[in-house]
Order: sequence, then C-alpha cells, then structure tokens
Amino acid sequence: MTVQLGLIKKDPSTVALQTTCAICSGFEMNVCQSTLQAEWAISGTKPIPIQQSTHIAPARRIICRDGDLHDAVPVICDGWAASIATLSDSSRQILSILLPGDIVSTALLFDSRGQYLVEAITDVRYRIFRRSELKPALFKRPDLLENLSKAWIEEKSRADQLIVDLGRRTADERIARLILNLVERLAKRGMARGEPIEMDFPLRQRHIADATGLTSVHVSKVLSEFRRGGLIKLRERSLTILDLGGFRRVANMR
Amino acid sequence: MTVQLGLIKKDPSTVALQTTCAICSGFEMNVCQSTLQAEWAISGTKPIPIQQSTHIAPARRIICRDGDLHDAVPVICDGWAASIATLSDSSRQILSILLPGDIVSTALLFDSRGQYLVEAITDVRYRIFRRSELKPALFKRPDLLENLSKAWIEEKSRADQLIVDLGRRTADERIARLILNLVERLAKRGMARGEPIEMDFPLRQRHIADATGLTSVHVSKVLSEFRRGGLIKLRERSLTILDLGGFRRVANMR
DNA sequence: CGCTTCATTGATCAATCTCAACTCGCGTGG
DNA sequence: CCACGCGAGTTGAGATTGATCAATGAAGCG
Repeated sequence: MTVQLGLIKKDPSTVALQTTCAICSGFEMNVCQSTLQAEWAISGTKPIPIQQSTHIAPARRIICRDGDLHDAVPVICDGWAASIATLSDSSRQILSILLPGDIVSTALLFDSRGQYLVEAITDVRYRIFRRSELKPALFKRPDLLENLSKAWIEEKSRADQLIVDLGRRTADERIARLILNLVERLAKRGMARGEPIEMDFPLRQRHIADATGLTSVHVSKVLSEFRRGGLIKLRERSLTILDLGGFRRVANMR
Repeated sequence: MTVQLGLIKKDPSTVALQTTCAICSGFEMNVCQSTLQAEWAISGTKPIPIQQSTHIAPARRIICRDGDLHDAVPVICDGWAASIATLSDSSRQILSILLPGDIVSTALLFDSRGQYLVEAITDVRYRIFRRSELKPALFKRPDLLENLSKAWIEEKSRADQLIVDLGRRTADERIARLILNLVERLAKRGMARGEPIEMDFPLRQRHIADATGLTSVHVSKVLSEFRRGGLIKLRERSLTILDLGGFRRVANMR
C-alpha cells in the first residue's frame, strides 16, 4: 500500500488505528499514514508520500531478523515486542522491549546493521516503512528530524540505563527496575491506570530473565519474594503495583 | 576562540593537531577547525564558523558532569577518557571508553540530558563545541548529518554489545572482549602496531572493572590467568596480544 | 485431549564478591 | 634525603549470589 498525499480509504478498524496512531505520533516519527493525514488537515502542510505496509504477527513469531532489514524500518502499532540478541549457545539478551508507538531502532533509519532480531511478545500489529524513502524525507524536514532526535536520545538513555543495571545491580533491583520502567512507559501511553496502578503485563518470566540477564528460575524466585512482600500482584498477564513506595525502594536502593 | 571561515593562526602545536585531527575527521563530525580549514582548501566549500575551545585535563580529572553540558559538546582530541555513571553507593559503571576522535556522546548534539560524567584516564586534550551552533549547522549540511548518523550507529551498536556482554557473558569473556574491542578501535586509528600486536594501554584495573561490571580484585585474578596462559603481556601501561587466536577464543566462546 | 511451554520449589554447585593482608612505586612534605 | 601516605596490584580465605539440575503441577494451544 502506498500513501499519496494522505488519501486513504477508510476501513473498519479506523477507530483502533486512530487510537494507537495518536500514541505513536506522540512518541515517534510522525510519518505514519494516519498522522500525516491529520497533520495535513491541521497545518495545510503537504504530507510526504511514504510507502508503508501494515502487518500482523502472532505472539512468539519473529517479526524480522538481520536479513529482513535491508530497506525496512518497522514501527510497532499495537502489542508488545522485543529486540533480542542471540548468542552462539542460544542464550538470549533482550536489548529493548518495544511498546506501541516504538520504532524498532532509530539507527535503522540510517543503516541496516542489526545483529539482533525482533520477536513478538503478544500478537503485534506493526508497519514497515522503507528507509530509502524515509531517510530523504527526514533530511528535508527539520521538524521530523527533531522528533527523531528525541526518540534517539530516549533510546540511548534507556540503553545506558540498562548497562548500569546489568553491570552494577542485584537481581532484585534489575527486575524491579525493569517493571518500573515499563510502568512508566505504559503510563505515558495511557496503558496503565488506577490506584493502585494496574496494567496488562504480557511478559513471561522468560522475557524478564532475558531482559535482566538472569535465569527464569531465579526470576520466579524473586517474583515470589516480591509477592510475599506485598509489593506487587502479578497473575493472568496482569500486574498491580500494591506498594509503589516499597517497590521503588527495592528498585533504587544500594 | 572563535573560528571564522577557517582563518586560523598557526601555533607551535600545529603538527600534533594535524595528526590527531586527521584521525578525528575520519571518525567523527568534521567540524573541527583544522578539518574545516582543510575541507575548505580542497572543496572550496565555505566552512561553517563554529565556536570551539581547546582544553587540557590531567589524568583522573573530571572533564565534565551533568551541569557542564548545557551548551557544550566535547570531543576528545588526544588521550583516553571514559563516560561513567555513578550510583548512590559510589560504585561506577563505565558506559564508554573514549579514544581520540570520539565525540563524548552523539546524543549531546541534540540535548544535554546526561546522567553521567566524563573523566580523563590519561592526560587528555579535548575541544568543546557549542551545541547551539553545531546543531543548526548539522541541519543545514546533509553531509555532516550523514557523518553524524555513522557515529551514532557505531555508538549504539557498541552500547548494545556491552548490554549483551554484561547480561550474558562470564568475567573472562567480558574482559577479553573489552580488550579486543579496544585493540580494534586503536588499530583503526593507527594506534596499535606490530606482530604480535602491541599498543599503549593506560587503563588501570579499576577502569577495566568499572567497564565490565566486575571488581578490580577479580579483574586482577583474570588478567593473571590470561598472562599465565600466555595470551597477553600487560605491564607498564603497555599491552601485547601474544596469542591472538587463543585470546579471541576466550572472548567469543559459549 | 495430548503436548508443549510456563511456573514453582528444593538441593547443590560455581562464579564472583568481600575482606584482609601485603607489596610496590610514586609523589610530597618535613 | 627520608618518611609517609596513597593508589595500584596481588593473593588467599570465606561468604554470597545466582546458576544449574531435577521433579512436579498448571496453563496454554493446536
């Protein structure tokens, strides 16, 4: 599907699209079809025609690996995914958990050197843009570039944070911080509500282990510990932070 | 000191400047005064006047911390430095070891949110550019932007690599990989020569520990192990890789 | 409904940390 | 010139964290 000047047919899922694309434009590149359309209506600026395609992947499916990224820049519209580095002994390290509105990696806008793969955690809807079109558009539009730089700083800052966590923190801290970071990111997207805070939490303990550099056995023990301490409730893919103060203390202390 | 149209007075250290700036322009932003001058001569393109100042810091001195970065983008001209995150218990994690030609962080070109400090490892000569001038220049010059994107991809890829190392590798592997990464980066700069490969290596074991998420006590033991195994020679701030194949094997295995 | 993946728990093991003592080289101030 | 203190490095003993192995039950999925 190619988008020209924002002229798009409505389809039955319009409402859902608008919801998630509203999230998306707040966080990322403003290049999505719906966004461009809206922008055109508001500002009168002529949107740049960017070829894009929408895809759906079921949970646990690989969305893309090295070879797939020659000209593709994927953006998560809906669902959770993870970018994962795999080692020769088949152990895995999650580099980043991708939430709706996240571009898989800002570096992909410029080059395709990715030593990792992207895997769906839940069912995922995502779009693929073509770098060969997106990149020139960026260079022409300082406002898009400004958005990009924000996404990039955010991405790098999270990577640095992860380095510190993996290098210098205990299992308890790593897990608590992973969860709190996700809570924060979800809250920004309106995906965490209530008092006490509550949200969908589709991560398996395997994912938590892969993200924190631990084994899933140990993750299970630590989570049980958290539950016993009345800090969180976590079951049936749903998470409640029962004692935010206490949990924060576990996450930051040392 | 402000550079206007590449008109600069020669000074006694011109030769040294040219040497390191040749390295620098190969790796980073091409905004340095010497580079701009040379570029002007070659291409006839009018260099952009960028205000910049040269500084010197002795080993172990902090080059900048959070607050210093409001409008400053430092680039290492000469010597080794490290960007370091410090935790509340005063333990430290090195995010990146900075070699001549490295910009401290490409994210600094867009924003000053840095939760870390930059510390000189050896005596360091560095330049500070002003973001308020550099950033607009970037947006006007696609070629500079292209250079920037390369530096950024490189930076992010190294960060991702470090995440995997800290999350999934043993002490031996982490240390060997740190050293091999440095060897590679130094070689690109012409700072590692010979057969077997030999180079200046000013890192203290403390730095290695801070970079690999280990304690310096354990680093000492692992290095002794490497020495006993005839893999490396490391003394008096000088490193020789005696058995490159064997050392690579230690670094990559699992 | 049968199979795979996920989660829990206990026992044991291994990697790394912590603590401590000692050496060495270096720079500083008396 | 010497004494001193400090940071860096080495080494050993013992403590701790988290990994590995194994067994079991529950949950998700075709």
